[in-house]
Amino acid sequence: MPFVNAFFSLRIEDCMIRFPNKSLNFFDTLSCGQVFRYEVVGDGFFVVSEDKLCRCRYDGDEAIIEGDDKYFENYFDLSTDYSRIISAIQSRGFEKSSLATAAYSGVRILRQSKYEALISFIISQNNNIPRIRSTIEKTCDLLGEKKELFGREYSSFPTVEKLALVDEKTLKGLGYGYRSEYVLGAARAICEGKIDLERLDSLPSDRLKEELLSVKGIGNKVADCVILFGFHRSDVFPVDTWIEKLYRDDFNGKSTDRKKISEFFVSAFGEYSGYAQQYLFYAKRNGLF
DNA sequence: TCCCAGGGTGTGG
DNA sequence: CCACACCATGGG
Repeated sequence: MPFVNAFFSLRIEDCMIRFPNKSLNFFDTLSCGQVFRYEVVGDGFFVVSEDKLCRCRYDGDEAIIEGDDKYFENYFDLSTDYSRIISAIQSRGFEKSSLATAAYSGVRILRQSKYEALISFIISQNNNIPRIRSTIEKTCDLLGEKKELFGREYSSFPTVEKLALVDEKTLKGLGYGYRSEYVLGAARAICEGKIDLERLDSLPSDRLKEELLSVKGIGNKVADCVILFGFHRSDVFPVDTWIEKLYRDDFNGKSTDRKKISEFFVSAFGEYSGYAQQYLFYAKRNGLF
């Protein structure tokens, strides 16, 4: 018997999730910069997270996700009502965030693996998205496990044990550049238990951030991204070059101090900061305004 | 060729 | 506390 969640019109049956497509835009959700392991194929999408793959497509007014339904129902955050979040952001009265949420109302914040998000966003520093994706994909192909689903071959994200055992030269060969020592150090810290990501989940965000900042190669922005995308907490506002431009161009901002810019937006959007950041980041990078 | 990319660390003032 | 050099690498 299919499971039916009446309020959200969520239906799960035989490894297939059906969901109203108006509240889930695959393209925007995947390409807005929060995640790197996905590919657009024809009119569908393949997404890989940890050791799992799903296939996404539309069927009329329904969004369809095929794969491990329990895993991907959580991954796509399907039990959260985003219309409430969008209303809250729009009620703050800033023109650009209202425009961004209206244009990209199908963006959802994925519930990603903490470890995978941490490694991925260390790689992201001072880097561009196509290169980040390519570097991560090469890492998975070299160190992950080969798998296949729906006739598509893919590689799982490497275990932390496997990653901690490689040397810097190997990572540099994959395009890490100077980030190789950061990623190795982080993987080894997790492996040795110096950083226990699941245990850190019990800490409030400010204490969690302190712990993340103790890892060499994780600064303010990367820590905020890990907290938002890995720990799924929205009381942070990551500031990168695009947000800095946005702050200056669209919010009459003067400061170039990224910590102050982040504080400005957190005081504006409060517990919805992370969501607001993602809509604004995507809109700015897309040239919406 | 130069600039930029979902920045961070280390050093000198 | 602040400013700034430096860090690899490839896409545009």
